[in-house]
Amino acid sequence: MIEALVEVWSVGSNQSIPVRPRSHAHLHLLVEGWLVRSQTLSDGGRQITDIVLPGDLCGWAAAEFQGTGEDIRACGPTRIAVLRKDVVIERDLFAVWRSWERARDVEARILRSRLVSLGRRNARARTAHLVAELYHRLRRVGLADSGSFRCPLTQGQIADVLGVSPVHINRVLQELRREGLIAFNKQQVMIPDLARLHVAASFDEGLDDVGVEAFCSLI
Amino acid sequence: MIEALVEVWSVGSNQSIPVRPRSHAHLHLLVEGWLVRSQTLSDGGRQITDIVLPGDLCGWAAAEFQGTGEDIRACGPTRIAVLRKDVVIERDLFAVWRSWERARDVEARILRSRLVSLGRRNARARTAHLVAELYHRLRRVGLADSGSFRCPLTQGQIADVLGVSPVHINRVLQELRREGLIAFNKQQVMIPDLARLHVAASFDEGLDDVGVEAFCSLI
DNA sequence: CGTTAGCTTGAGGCCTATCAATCATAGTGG
DNA sequence: CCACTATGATTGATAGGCCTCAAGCTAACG
Repeated sequence: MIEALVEVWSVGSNQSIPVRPRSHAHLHLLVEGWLVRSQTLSDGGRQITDIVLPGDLCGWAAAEFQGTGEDIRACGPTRIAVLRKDVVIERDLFAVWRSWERARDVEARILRSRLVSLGRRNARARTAHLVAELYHRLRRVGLADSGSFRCPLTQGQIADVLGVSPVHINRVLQELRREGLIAFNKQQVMIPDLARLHVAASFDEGLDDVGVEAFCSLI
Repeated sequence: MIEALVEVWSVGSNQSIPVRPRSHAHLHLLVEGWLVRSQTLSDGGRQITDIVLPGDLCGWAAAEFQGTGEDIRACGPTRIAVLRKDVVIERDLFAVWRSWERARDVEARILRSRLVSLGRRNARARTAHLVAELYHRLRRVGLADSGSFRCPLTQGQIADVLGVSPVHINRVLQELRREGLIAFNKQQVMIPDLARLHVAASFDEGLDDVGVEAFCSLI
């Protein structure tokens, strides 16, 4: 692992990840904190397309998001390990490489899953689905226990993920709390009854519980 | 090219692509016709997540869509070339392999682009954006000329792509025609003024005009 | 202690869904 | 050749989910 490691970035809260030359030659392993990747339209609307969690492996083509309204930003203090792609391929880091290949499949599955949410679920089900997704992904890397996890997203950011207004997200969260499905308070999410949450979200475990290989062991 | 070719499927109109054993070991090149990949929810709602156009390269993990509401279906008569992944890698088909790698990036870009649409655009802009996307993708493979192309999708399918009801898509299409932005009649789409369509769609050419390498030359 | 970011609440209105019916077109079989 | 059927497109009416604007609230922070 060490031989491929170029450096470790420490990114402050709410800071944007700078695009660097040669970043297309690197893989990035999120060690700590969350990242959101978003796209801003000309009319000011913003849509978050990816939520990167600890243990996630991702590659950013440098030219891909320059001056096009794309942005990758940290939610809270974050550490990112930068790995050289070529070394990962050549050395005995085959496991990492295969995990990278797999990560792209997982990425596509999450994107499709969220596409279904935005297209066919109302705000309540979308919110429930997002929380369920985050819970399952975090559990795989040991960051969610007994129906509870820490979520650094603001309500405004959740709105930008789900394609609704911040005002409406606020009301939906209150409704879900009244129903005893989700309690979201001070960056802490609690799920009293996962099965009921799945029902509210039409969460399909076979389809939506995407398999992310845990890479915390490598960190 | 020939040595990697396993077979060519001819799929009839509105037929589902059957999942076969070992299909994860194959790449699929759409030679003729369109494909839609959709996901059906437990409540009956359907969301189309991918539109596969001639020249597109795609791989389908077999187990990925079994009994989970996923479906890949032909819109009209279709021919699909099946290639062996391993042969593609080993032989001098490196160009194909790189194109496959690239196709996955393109796929992710399209998914994100559509996510932005569903999250942050109204039905009118979504429709305009979809038409612009299809036009640019088809033009790369020589299937769109002078602001016009053939589109085998029904209004119902367009609705399932854009996450709106068929009734509403019908009204939006009429509105766009009245505005002189899109004329859609008998599977033929005409774009009188591409620049105005881009404005209506907040289409960002740098971001949304995804680069798909044309593979028609290989067919 | 003023400032700021984020959360909360209310009111009004638009966009879009839903239900229901009609129309157009093509294919089918008697 | 003509019902008969099926699929898709069209139109109208009603309802509801969600947005927008606007204001007040809270907590953290320099």
